[in-house]
Amino acid sequence: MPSHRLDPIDRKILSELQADGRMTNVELARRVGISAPPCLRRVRTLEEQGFIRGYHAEVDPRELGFEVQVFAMVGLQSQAEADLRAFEDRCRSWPLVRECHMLNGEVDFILKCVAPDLSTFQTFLTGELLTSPNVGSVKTSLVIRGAKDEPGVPFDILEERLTEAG
Amino acid sequence: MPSHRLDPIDRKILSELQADGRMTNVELARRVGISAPPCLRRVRTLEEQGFIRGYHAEVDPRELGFEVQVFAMVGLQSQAEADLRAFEDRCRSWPLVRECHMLNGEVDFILKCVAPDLSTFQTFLTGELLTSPNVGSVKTSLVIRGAKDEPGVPFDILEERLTEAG
DNA sequence: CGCATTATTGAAATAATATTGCGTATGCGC
DNA sequence: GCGCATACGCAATATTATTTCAATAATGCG
Repeated sequence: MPSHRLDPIDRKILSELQADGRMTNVELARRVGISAPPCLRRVRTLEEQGFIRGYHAEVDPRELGFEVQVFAMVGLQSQAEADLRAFEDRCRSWPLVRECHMLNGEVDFILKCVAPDLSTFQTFLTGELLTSPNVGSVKTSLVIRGAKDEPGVPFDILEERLTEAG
Repeated sequence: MPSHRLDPIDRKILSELQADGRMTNVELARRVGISAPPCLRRVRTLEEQGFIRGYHAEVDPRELGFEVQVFAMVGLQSQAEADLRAFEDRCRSWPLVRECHMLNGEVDFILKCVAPDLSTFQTFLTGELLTSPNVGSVKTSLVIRGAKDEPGVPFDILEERLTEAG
């Protein structure tokens, strides 16, 4: 059990599972260069320690009938902590809102939304988001096309930095 | 093999695997109410037909030393198709850039970036992004805190619409 | 250093799961 | 109703996950 600092094998495991989360443990063990039992133990430990939060199938939104993706920049009227929390809670309750991040600068939040079509999004926008208490300004931008959509973090960067540092 | 339209069982499969991509096929079969063999056949078909693009472990960026997340709004000088493509290609080559979406409106692209620390991001920003050909304006916003980060699409919405329609 | 302690490993055995083969049911066009 | 197509589930087999355990490598301490 790596007490808190990960060794190269752990990082390789995370990197491989980020790229293919359904790889068999046998294959994973082969790739990271150890046998299956310790490999599985490492994966379990990484899960327990929170390095791995979960596993997800990546589905194709278009194929499933979600044609529309929108980024919404939201400014609130009050930035008091309680009001921020209230808005975040509301975002969590909206299925169309997949991501909600609090930002610095003029815009308070950025929301990534997914909807079957434009009218569904418009209904949500005018009926829910804009009429929500404390919401000041909302600027929306439709995604014309996606150019890159990589999950998680760049492990290659991590390796670079660690080899430099020793 | 559902020729192209998914039945309720397929949608349930996708929904379950989106929520837990490492569920065993036996458990998945139990949840969707069929036996293991046809369940596995459906999963394979969904993969082949592109409804499932892949599986990924969700890792914790903070725990792995990626403390900084930034959204960058990029405006280009030329929006000619070749220039757009060139910029997208460049984004794909930058590990720090995890997502790149082309938008309508005044901003041409939104980029989601992840970095170990602010200085790493600044180095990327000034040394790569800002000095990139055809890049006009870049406005960056640091993520203060994440409030919601759900993967994929809201299947509950899908079910609602389909039951309404019949 | 050298020994004791602790962690981690891998081979082997077992349990569970994935996968294949096949016979059967169900629906649909004729 | 008949035959084709599709999808199902049972049973058998192959593969994988998981546990057990002895051996090895790392760690700390006298």
